[in-house]
Amino acid sequence: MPELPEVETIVRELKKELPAHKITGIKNHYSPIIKSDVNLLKKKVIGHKIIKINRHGKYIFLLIDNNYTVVIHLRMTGQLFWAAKEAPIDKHTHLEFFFANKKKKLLYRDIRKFGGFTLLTEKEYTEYIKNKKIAEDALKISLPEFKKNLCRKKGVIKAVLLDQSIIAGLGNIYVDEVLIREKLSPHFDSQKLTEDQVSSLLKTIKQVLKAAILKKGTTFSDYITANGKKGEFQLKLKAYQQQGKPCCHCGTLIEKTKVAGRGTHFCPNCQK
DNA sequence: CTGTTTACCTGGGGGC
DNA sequence: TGCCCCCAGGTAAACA
Repeated sequence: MPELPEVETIVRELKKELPAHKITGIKNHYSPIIKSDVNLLKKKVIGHKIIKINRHGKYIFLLIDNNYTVVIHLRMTGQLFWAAKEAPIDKHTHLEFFFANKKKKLLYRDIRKFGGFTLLTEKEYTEYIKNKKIAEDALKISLPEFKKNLCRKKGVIKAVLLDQSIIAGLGNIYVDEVLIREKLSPHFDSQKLTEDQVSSLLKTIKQVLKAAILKKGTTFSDYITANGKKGEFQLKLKAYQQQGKPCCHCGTLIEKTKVAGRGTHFCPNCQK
């Protein structure tokens, strides 16, 4: 499940070689992946270069040299990676991008087809994040802003941290990893956090995300980097998918339950 | 307006 | 071997 560290890893790798080459062609094999008019997107992208690549939360923005932007969201099983130009594709590969003077093509593969590409004008791009009510990115958000956003929403902390309008970039894996490190129960009432707890929570969020980026993300099932490699943060997980294993802090067995409709992994002793 | 549920999809695993 | 059902979880839309 691509969350902030996985998307950041892909963006960092794309930045290395994507902007240098003009896009010469796009093949689409499953149109619903493109949320905008397919022909318009092709028209605005083919023959142009990507001049900048941005990430906000789990969204990727490709800024084109004609002031248009392509926004990409990988959702659950989306993959964006390089392959040899002549390599055969499988039934889950929905888009192929070809480039001038490049022996590789960029593929979009997505088993569950939840992800998507959207073409935005310059004006739509500046409004996009605001319209979707997406908060500041988890790596950039300040403590005062995080506090302010937390005040807006009541509920169990697990659900609040998954809400992209409170903090952008966390998903199910990293919320569980943050909560076990903070020794906070996923059921904890977010309105009852003290000032010190909120401050510590934000510090841990940033620290866990940065540590995961250094390991190129967590590969549990589908995620791969743009260079086709698996992440390595799954070796550092303390809670997610660790049910039945001893808590690294107290030895109590990690349990799995459901909170806010999500599979939730926690230490019943540390996170009361 | 708020919180909850469902839809979007496919593959994998358990039960029988 | 195969069929059925449930589960995985990010987001939008429908719902209560």
